[in-house]
Order: sequence, then structure tokens, then C-alpha cells
Amino acid sequence: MVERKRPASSPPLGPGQPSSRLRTLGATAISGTPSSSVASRRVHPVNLPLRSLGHVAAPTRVAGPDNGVGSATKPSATAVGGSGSGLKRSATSEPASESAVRDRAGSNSKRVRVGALPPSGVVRPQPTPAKAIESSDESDADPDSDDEDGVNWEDVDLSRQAITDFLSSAPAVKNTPAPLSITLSGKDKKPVRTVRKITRVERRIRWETHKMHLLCLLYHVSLRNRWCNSQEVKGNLSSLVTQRIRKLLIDNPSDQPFRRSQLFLEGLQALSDVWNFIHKGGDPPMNYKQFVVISERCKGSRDIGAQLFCSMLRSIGVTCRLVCSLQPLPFTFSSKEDTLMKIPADGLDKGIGYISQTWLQNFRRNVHDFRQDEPDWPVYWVEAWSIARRKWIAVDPFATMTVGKPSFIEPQLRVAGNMMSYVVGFEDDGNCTDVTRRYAHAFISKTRKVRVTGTPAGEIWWNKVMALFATGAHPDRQQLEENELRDKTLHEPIPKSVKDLKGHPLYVLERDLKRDEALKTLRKCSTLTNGSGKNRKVEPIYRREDVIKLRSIRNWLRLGRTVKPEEESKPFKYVKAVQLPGTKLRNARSGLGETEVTGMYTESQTELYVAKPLVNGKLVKNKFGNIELFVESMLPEGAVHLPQKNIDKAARLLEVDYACAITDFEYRRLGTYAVATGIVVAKEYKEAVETVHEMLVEAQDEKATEAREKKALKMWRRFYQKIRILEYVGRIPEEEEDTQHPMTMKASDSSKPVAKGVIEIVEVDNEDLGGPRSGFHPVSEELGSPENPIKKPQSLKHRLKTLLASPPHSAPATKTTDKKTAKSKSATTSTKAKPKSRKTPARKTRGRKAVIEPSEEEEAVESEDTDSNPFTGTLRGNHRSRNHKYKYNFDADTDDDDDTATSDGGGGFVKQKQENKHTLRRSTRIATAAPVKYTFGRDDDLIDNDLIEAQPGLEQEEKKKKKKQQENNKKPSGGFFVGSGDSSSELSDAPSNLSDAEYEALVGVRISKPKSAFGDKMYDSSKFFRDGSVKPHDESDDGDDEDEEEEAGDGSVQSKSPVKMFDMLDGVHDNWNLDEVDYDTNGFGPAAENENADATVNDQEIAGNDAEGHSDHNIAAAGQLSLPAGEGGETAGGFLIDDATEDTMVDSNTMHRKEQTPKGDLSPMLFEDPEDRDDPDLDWCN
DNA sequence: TTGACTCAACATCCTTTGCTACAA
DNA sequence: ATTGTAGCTTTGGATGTTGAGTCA
Repeated sequence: MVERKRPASSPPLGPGQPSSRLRTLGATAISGTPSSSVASRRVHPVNLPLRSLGHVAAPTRVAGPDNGVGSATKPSATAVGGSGSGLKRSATSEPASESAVRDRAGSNSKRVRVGALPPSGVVRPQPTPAKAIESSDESDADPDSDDEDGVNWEDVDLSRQAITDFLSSAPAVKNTPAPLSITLSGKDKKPVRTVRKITRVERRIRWETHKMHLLCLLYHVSLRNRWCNSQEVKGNLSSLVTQRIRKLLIDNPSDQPFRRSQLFLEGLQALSDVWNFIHKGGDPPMNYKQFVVISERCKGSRDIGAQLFCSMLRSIGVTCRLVCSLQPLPFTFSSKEDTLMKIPADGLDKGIGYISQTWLQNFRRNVHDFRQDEPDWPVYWVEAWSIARRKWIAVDPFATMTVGKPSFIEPQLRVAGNMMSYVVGFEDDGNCTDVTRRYAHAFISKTRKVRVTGTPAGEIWWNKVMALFATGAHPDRQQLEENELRDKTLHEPIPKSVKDLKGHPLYVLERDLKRDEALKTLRKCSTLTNGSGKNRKVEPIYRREDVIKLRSIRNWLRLGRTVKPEEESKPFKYVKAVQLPGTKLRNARSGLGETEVTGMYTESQTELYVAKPLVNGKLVKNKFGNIELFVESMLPEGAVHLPQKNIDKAARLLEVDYACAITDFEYRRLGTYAVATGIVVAKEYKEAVETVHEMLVEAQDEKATEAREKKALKMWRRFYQKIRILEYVGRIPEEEEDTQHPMTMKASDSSKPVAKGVIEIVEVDNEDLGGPRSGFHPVSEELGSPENPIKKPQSLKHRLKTLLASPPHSAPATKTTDKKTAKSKSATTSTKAKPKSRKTPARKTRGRKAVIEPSEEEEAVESEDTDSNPFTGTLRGNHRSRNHKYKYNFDADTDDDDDTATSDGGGGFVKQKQENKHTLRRSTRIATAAPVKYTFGRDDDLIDNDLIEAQPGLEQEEKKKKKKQQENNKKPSGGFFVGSGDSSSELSDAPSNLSDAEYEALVGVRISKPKSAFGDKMYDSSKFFRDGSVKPHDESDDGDDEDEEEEAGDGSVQSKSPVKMFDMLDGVHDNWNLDEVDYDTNGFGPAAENENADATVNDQEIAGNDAEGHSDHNIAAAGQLSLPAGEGGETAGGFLIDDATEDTMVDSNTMHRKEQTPKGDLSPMLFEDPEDRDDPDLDWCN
């Protein structure tokens, strides 16, 4: 019935079973230690099948009509796990009565049915599977709580009888409809052998448990060793040592060494004979006091005896070690382990496939009551240092009763409860030494395999552990011992079995050679004879040192070596070729046949790879246009490897010959792909390329800094706005609420002020207050509604267009600007096609791709670019080409388009570099000043124009600023506009928690003083809101602008009667103005309306100037405008620079910046970024 | 009883130079 | 229209390892 074999009652596996003695003693250390927690984890899976049942585990296990295993096992497990106390009960009612199990199973019949579900593929109606599964899920709703609640693994009866009864019962299984017989009844077919699955998790658990147990045991021995040093204990024991024995043991340097050695051994033997009253059996866990008591009574186990023996030796001054053969739980799996139950390993319980009875018992039996008879081999003994022989003498006074015979101490077989795998000796100073090699007969071939040191990682771990206990107090002694142990290991006999030879570090069978291994010489050192009679086989055994590593040509190349030409036809051996599917496919496509075999070569058949040198200063690349550089020695002579990221951009910019350096390969689904790390260039270009690269990086950093500053400013701004709003709403006098105030409008959604609504406004607008126009916008724009999703990318565009069509105060300028922009765009488009018509720019190589040199045509285009007017379409039209050449990236480290890009001067590298250095230096300033100029809050094009417009002549500027200042004195300098001049004044004068100086301190930029955004015009907000909230337009426009998107998003409406906003602005009130006012509120006041008009002119002028020959109008413009500020400080030409000129300066800088940065980077920072809403960093602002 | 052998199930090694959608 | 880049998806056969089971 039971298909899965469970070994007949066999004693628990030796290796897995800790010594009872050690266990007893170790219980102190182990009980309640992680070991037990692991144990509980191991037991806990008993509960898991419940969950597994829902998944109906392993059909293969649920096999056959008489395949009781699958069905029986699982339901059993179910029952056990289902109750969570099933094993408990069976433990108490020993053996578990069949009826009890039946009852349990019967009461859980639903589960059992689920567990007995047919395997997948069997067409069989499943009785209420959902319910069943649900049921099982319910019952296993909280496996952890089960664990906590009560499955105490220590209470589980793991006796063989109980388990057998338990497993063989499970009547519910018998009563279960036989779904299993349908599918897998193979009549007389031999049942398929089921192989126990040992999952990786399970293996890992054992491995970790093993290590943990080792640590516990080590600590335990360490503790006992310390107790042995106790004066109390030593005092109790020293009286047992007779004078004769003392005389024998105490070294007399005047004697002959041999005699001294003999006397010492005699003394040890004599002392061993003193003590023979140690009883058999285990010791309960004890504390130090009990240990002292035992030392007085001299009654205890052999383990205690050995410890006291050690103490006794120390009491008379003999240097000795307390030696212990640690018995950790094994990490290996043995077929002789009595498997308790199989637990279906499904997706959830993967890894906990089996519970080993033996394994668990090893925990259980830590209790001294479970002690068995003493084995014949010790777990504790002593090593005494013979001064005369300069050697450690093993003394086992109680088990083997030997002195100086270490080979007697290892158990001959792996007897139950005593496997020698780790033998450690603790000296009186606590120094611990691993002395396993002294006692293990076959340390390399056998013992090594059951130690963690069998793997490199394990070796490292063990060395670390040993280092913890090492004092290094006696290096000479340690060195002597190490030599002795190494010598012993090297002289271990050659194994006489295939098993022991496998993986042996010194010897090898030819059959065990791996695919890429070979014997360089057939130097036989022994033979292995197998079988008898006609099956007798004799195999030669070779030395491992004769094994050499072979590699294919490609793999040697990976190591920087190439197969000698004369050896290529003579591989050391052939192996079957391995090709990836992708490679196969490629070969098939290209008509290449599959290679059947691969030649493998030894290192002696190879030589150092020497890359082809440069030819005429050009790198010799492979067919992919790259250079393979798996090791540095593969670098061509005269070339250098520049591994910096994205440095190829610099090389392309410089138009120097370079090649991507292929340093590795990635293996992916569809093939292997080269990994390029930097580039290879001729040495002479190194400095230039690196310099350019540094500049690119610098530009990138600037960009990042700018973004950071923007973000910081944004956060402060939101915070500041809210504070101001709060302050303001707290200050609005009752009478002022009669005014048509947007806030009150918003609160009441009518023109009637509602005093209490003010507070509500703040709350309602909580989210949107953080927006760029927080609280200063028409309600209709501020809040979205469920019907009107926030994100309406085109609405702003439309709005702006509307604005531009009939702006209240700067319509001509705006129109002009718009036209110009359109014209520019048009020109851009038309001229962009120009290079394309000539030739499509070569696509930038991407790592592995070959580098395509620019053609002459492109170069011609490039030269045209140089001559082109920076503000003409020609330039823009060639932009892509230049972009390809990274002309603009040089400055801004971006490849993005820039429609307002200006000429880079058209010079060569040096010139370009110098100019750009200047530019970069300026751009730093520009970057910091950039936030200020973004106060327009319009489309990028508009901004551009504004910025351009804002570069008037100084004279004009001066006048304008003066005028504006006057306006500022009259008008509210910030905040939104309200109908009442008084109230606006109230608002504008509202104290701010953040001064401009604070802003400056924060972001390191100079902030212009607030200006009036409205000039002399007074705005009637009631007009604005006369039709209630407005809904932003949602027209299909380009929608490119994120800011527009943002505006649209903010502009979503909660209004009941949305009206197209801009249609009713009457050219007086527009959102733009509101924006401006809002920005003014924050001290980022935009140019006044007149400015806009003037600026347009100035823009044209500047453009004209540029057209007349400014190679870098930015520099010119900036120089023109910024110099006074830089030199003259705050004033220049009699007006405040921070008020007006600085704005202008910023504008000019913005122009400059814009030409360097992609369009997207020009997002007005004072527009709320859509992402801000979800940005946790900004949450505190809300 | 032990070890060789086979089987089964995984784990690991070996291989060794794109494509596409989308955003700018 | 062009170009840069993120993301895709995680091969699959051979070999090696380990434990179960059988047999000599």
C-alpha cells in the first residue's frame, strides 16, 4: 500500500544523531536555542498541508489504486496539520489509536476529500472544490498562529509506533472515493518509483541548522572548559592526584627527552586509572554550582569525567585541552532517515517537503531522560601537551581508556549517536583548535564531506568561527601542531572506493573528470578494483594535480589568451558543442551549420592575446565595430581604455576614432549580448576625450543641481503660499468679504461672501493649494471633479492660445511672439528636412553596434550649421544633425531638441571648449537663477518669447523698471488681485514666514522682488466668476508641454456650470494674469504687461543682432545685461537690479539656458508639477 | 553490511554581439 | 522623422549533484 518506501525500522541514523552524552550536556546550550526554533519550524510544516490541500498536491504521489501513500500520507498530514494538535494527541495516547485518527480525519472529512482530489488532468467532478479549498484555507487561515498557539514540537510523539499507526490509519482516506484509481491504475504495472524530493529550501534549512547547532555546541564546550579552570573545581580534584603521579606528570627538563616523554605518558595513564567511578547514562543540564558539586562527589557521566579529568590535570599544572567531538545535526540527507511524512510541496510550502523522524528526534532527545547506553567511543576527552615530545597526547580515560592513541578514539563506524566530524580542543586560555584531522581516519575522503568545510563558503565560515575562539597565545605550539596535522592528512591512504574518490582533492578517476578537464599525463598512482569475477573492473587512479583545465578558443579569449595558430587544429580534446537557441537561430538564418563539437585546448596551447595595433592612428575593430577587452592585456598598443560611462559621447563629439570596449556578455532569453564598458581610443585622444567627458558630466551635474533646487523651491513655495493664504483668510475683515473674492466665491460658489466658508476653503483646497496658483485661481480651475478628470493636457494650451488671441495688456506683444514662435517652428520644420534630404544622420551606435563615421555629406551639413544664423530656420533645421554630433550636448548634456538653440560658434573643438567653458560657468548661474525666470507660467514658446522679450536695451529697461517700481509702490506686490484695492493691499502686506532672503538662502538664488502683474488695471473678479466656475478647454493640441498638462490638471472643474473660461475674459482678466499675480505673491513677479510688449521688440532686436553675426548671442546678451549686476552690485544705472535688471538678466540667461536644455526642461517651476501631488516629499506642504 | 550502479530530480554550467515601443 | 533608451524576459541542452533503490 505504501508506495513511498519508508525504511524498515532501523535505528536512527548515526550521523544524524548527536551523541547522547553530548546532547545531554549540550541541552543546556541547545534547548531553547535557535535549534529548537528551527525544530519548531520543521514541525510546523505539519500544519502546512492544509494549505497545500487546496492546491491538491502532487498527482504523482496520489497514485495508483493501491497507492496508499499519496492518499494516505496527505490526508494524514492533513489531519495532523489540520488540527495542529493532532500529533500532540497522538503523543499523549501512545500509540495513536486508529480510532482517534479516524475521528480526527472523519471530523475533517472535507479536508480529506480535498486532499484526495484527483490529479490534474483527470476528468472528474470535484465535490465543491471551492468550498473545500476555502475550508482548508480557513482552517489554515493563520498557520503562524497555529505555531504560536500551540504546536509544541517537543510534545509530538515521534515514536515509530505512533507514527506508523498514525500513517497507516486515516480511515477517511479509505472512505474517500477512489479518485486515484482512475488515473494511475497501471494494473500490474510496477508502481513508479517515487523519489524523495529534497528542495533547496530544505537543504538550506539543514545547512543553517547545522551551523547554528555547531555554534551552540562550541559555546557549550567553551563554557565547560571555563568551568574546568575554576579554582573550586580544581581544588576539589587536586587532592586526588598522588605525589607519585604528580612527579610523573611534572616535566623535569634535566631528564632525557625520551624518558621525560615516557614518564609523562605513564603519569597520564596512572591518572586515568585513578578515576573509574563514572556512571553510565546521561547528565541533566546543570549549572556551575552543580558542576562543582559533581566535582566534589566525583560521580557523573563520562563526559563530566573527562571534563573533571581535564580540570585535574590543570590543577597540577599540566597544559591540557578539553577535547570534544561535536555532534551537530547533519546537513546531509540520508536514505536511512526515517521519513515521518511527506508534505506535498506546492507553491506555498515549497521546500518543506518532508519531516524526518530522525531529524526531529535529534531535537527531542536532548532531554536526558532519553539517554541511551553509552557508546564505546568518547565524545569528551583530553589532550595533554607533552613538553618533551612537543606534541599533544590524547587521553581518553573513560571510554576507550587509551593514552596517546588518537586513532582509537574515532568510532569505527558511524555508530548511532557518535559521528566524528568536528573535534575541537579548548585550552585553559580558551584557545580553540580544530583537531579533527588528528582523529579522523579518512579526513579527506569521508569526514570532510560531512563538514561544512566541504565547500569553500563553508570553509570560510568555519575559519571565521575558529577565529572567534582563537587566542593565538602559543604560535609555536600551533605551528607544530599544524605541521603534524597537515602531514597526517597528506599521508592518508588512497581511497579504495569510487565514492570516496569522487571529489577527492588528491586523487581522481578518469571517469570523474569534468567536461573541461583532462589529465595532462597519465601518471597512475594506484588502481581501483571493483566487482568480482567477470564484473571485475580495474581502474587507474590518477593524481588530481595532473588534471588540467581545458577551454575553448572563445573561452581562452575571455581570459586574454589566444590559441597558437599551429595548435588550433590540434585541440586537446573535443566536447559536444553547446549553442544557445539564439545562436542556433542566427546560424540557421545565416546558413551556418551547427557545429557538432568544440575543440578544447590547454593553456600551454595558447599564448597571450595581442590586439592588432592601430593602423594610421585608427583602431582595428572586429566585425561588430568593437574591440574586445575582456582583460586589460587585450588593449591594442597605442590605445587606452576609457571606462567612463557615456564617454562615447565625448568621443563622438570630438570625432575621434574610437571603439566600444566589450568587456563581458549578457545572456538573455534570445541570445547573448555584449556588454560594453567605455571605449578604446588612441592614446593621443585620451586627454581630450576625458576632458570633454568631464565637462559633459559637469553639465549633467548642473542639471541635476538645478532640478534639486527647483524642487526645493517648489516645496517652499507651496508652503509659503499656504501660510500666506492662512494668514490672509484670517485677516479678511468682515466687510471685505463682500468683495468678489475668489476664495469666498469658491466657498460659496456664488458671489455672496460667506465668512465661514473661508476656513472651508483652506481645507477644501488643501490639495490644490499647493498648486502654482494656490488659492489665487478661479475655483473652476483649481479643483477637479469626478466628471472632469484632473489631467487635461490640452486645456492650458487652448487657454494660452485664447490669451494670446486677446491678451488684456500685452496682446500685440503676445501675438507677435506667437507668430514668431510659429514661424520659428515652421522654419525649423522646413529646414529640419534639409539634412534629411541630404542624408539621414547616422544613428548613434548603441554600445555593441559599429560606429558609423559621419559621412562627408554630414560634415558638409555640419559646416553649414556653423555658418547658419542661430535664430534662423537654417540653424534649427540642422539641429538634428548637430544633435547627432553632440554640439549642443556639449553644453547641456542633453541630446534633446532645442528649437531656440543658438549657434555654438561653429568653431573647432578648442574654441568650442573655451566658449563652452564660459557658457558652462554662466550656466551655473543661470541654473540657479532659472527658477526666477519661470514665473511666467506659460507655454514654453511663450516663455521663450517672454524671455527674449525681456532683453531690452538698458535704457528701455530702466524706464520700464522705474515705472514698474512705481507701480509696485502702489499695487499689491503679491497675492491675487481682488477688487478692493484695500484688500489687495492687505493681502500683499500680509507678513510672510519666508522672506526672499530666506528663499535665497534656501536655494542660493537671487529672488526678484514682487512686482505688480497688472499694471494699473484693476480686476474685477466678479466678472471673472460671473458665470460660475469655468472648465478648462480640452482641445486636441500638441499637449507636449507638461506644464500645460499640469495647468489642465489643476484646472479641472468642480463647477456645476462650466463655461469656457477664456471666452469671457474680455481681454481683461485672464488666467495668465492670475498666474502672474500668483507668482508675484511669491516674489517671482513677472514682467509687467508693458514689459511684455517691449520685450517682444527686444526679442526681435536680439534676434536681429544675432542674425547679424553674434556667434553666441547668449553670451553677448548675458554679458550685456549681467555685467552691471555682477560688477555694480545691486544697483545699475540707477535702478534696482534685483528688481528689474535682474529679471532681465535672468531672462537672458534663460535664453541661454534654453538653448542648452531640452524643451522639457523649461517647465516653469512655479507651475505645479503633476507629480507633486503624489510626491511624498511634498506632502508636508499640504 | 557495504559499496557500486542506475535512476530520477534538480542544480548548475555553457553559451558568447537585439528588438521594439515610446518619448523627446 | 529621427534618434536615444528603457524594457523586454529569463533559453535550453549538457553536465553535475544528490538521494533512493537495487543488487552483488
